[in-house]
Amino acid sequence: MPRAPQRLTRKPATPAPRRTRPVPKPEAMPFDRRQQILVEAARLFAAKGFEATSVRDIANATGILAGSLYYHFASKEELFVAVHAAGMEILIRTAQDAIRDVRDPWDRLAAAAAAHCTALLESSDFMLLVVPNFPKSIGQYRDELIRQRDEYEAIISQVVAGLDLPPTIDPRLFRLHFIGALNWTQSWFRPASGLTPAEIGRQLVAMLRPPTIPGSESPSS
Amino acid sequence: MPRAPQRLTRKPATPAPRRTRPVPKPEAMPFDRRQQILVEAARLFAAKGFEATSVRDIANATGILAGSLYYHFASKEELFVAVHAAGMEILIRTAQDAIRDVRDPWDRLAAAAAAHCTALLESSDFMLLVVPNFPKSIGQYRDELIRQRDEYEAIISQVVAGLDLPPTIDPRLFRLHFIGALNWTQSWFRPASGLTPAEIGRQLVAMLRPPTIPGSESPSS
DNA sequence: CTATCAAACGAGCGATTGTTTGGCAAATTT
DNA sequence: AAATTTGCCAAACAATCGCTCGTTTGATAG
Repeated sequence: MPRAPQRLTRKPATPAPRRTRPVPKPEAMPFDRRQQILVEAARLFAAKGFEATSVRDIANATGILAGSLYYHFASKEELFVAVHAAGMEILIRTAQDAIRDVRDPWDRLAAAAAAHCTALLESSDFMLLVVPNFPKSIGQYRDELIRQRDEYEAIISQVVAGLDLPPTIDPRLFRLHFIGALNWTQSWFRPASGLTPAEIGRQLVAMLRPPTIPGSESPSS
Repeated sequence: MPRAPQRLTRKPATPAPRRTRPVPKPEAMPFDRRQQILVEAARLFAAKGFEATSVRDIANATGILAGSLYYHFASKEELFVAVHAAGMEILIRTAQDAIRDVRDPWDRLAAAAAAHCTALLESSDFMLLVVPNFPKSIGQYRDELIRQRDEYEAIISQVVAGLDLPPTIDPRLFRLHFIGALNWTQSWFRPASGLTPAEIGRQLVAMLRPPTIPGSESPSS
């Protein structure tokens, strides 16, 4: 049951059946409403877009009323920024973990591509990349969003810089097209297609990687 | 004067007979209101997104009142579909023109890429590709939109099929990543960057094309 | 002159939008 | 036990949404 509006307030006058942990250990994430709102908002933003999703939709999916959202978030826009930040955090962490132990430049790129696709397609609700230049009404938070993206793209830039590209290829354009192809997967990927996200990412690198020349195999580290 | 709400109402000397009746003097292109609405709608959809653009915005930019839009278009959604169709038409025509006289398979791909980028970035208002899975509210028109896209992608499919790809590369994935990288350019391209759209497209093909082997230089078939 | 028609106006409909406010029970702190 | 904070409800708010509809204007055809 994906949608379970649990309204555990106001009602229990005296009865024993407690829905929550009787003693919510302060450490143990006492049924974090804020997180729950974030998840539902992400799902709806991804499914319908920012503008088409109303705060009542989000509240309803969470099991609370619209006005109650404003206890946790100052505005709908701030909620969007929070979802975006969570997504970028996943993306950055996944990518860094993936390339940490890989030495060969092209293998690093392949690892990064696989990680990018995996995060993008398996946590897709949080990956609001494809909201093109994001909702125009986002206004004041725009710079913050761009900063979050740049932080990730810097990682890819560094991996690309390690490649030994022919002089005819502009590394910047290489990175832009590389990330572009990966990001676009979100608009055509279907889980049932038999291809895993990681395979899709690695295949892209296979297209870009220069063919191994029979004469020279593994020249050096 | 970029935005000139020209309210020359009551004025249409030859009132653009969109539907029926008399012979529409084809000579003077009599200030087609429908076309004008289409252009303004495209600009606003591209700038702010479908949901964030109100019919009053569009009417205002055109120099008429909101209600008057409904003489030309049955609904806001139908207007969106019309803009999308116009964009796809541009894209299809541009691509077909570009590859018509090119024989070499990789050169054909380069020509298609250059054409795609040019159409995408220079008529960008009409290219509503990046509206992710388009507005969910589009509902009943969804199939029509998909059909319009598939018609274009079929052209690229045919060009890709002409390539002599290594057996490790799936042509379908090649096409998806290829189109993905091209479509994504819309989210980072800035006209002042010194790169032309055509160059950006050709550079992508340069990254994908296998390096010319010094020994064999003859273009077979 | 009269009838018809395209094209727009202008008012307003009901519904929905994001947000604010006041209050209240439960949980926590003092 | 008292005081305070937390988390939410319930109701409203002004603004805006897509859209409808009766009316009016100017042009053209018979």
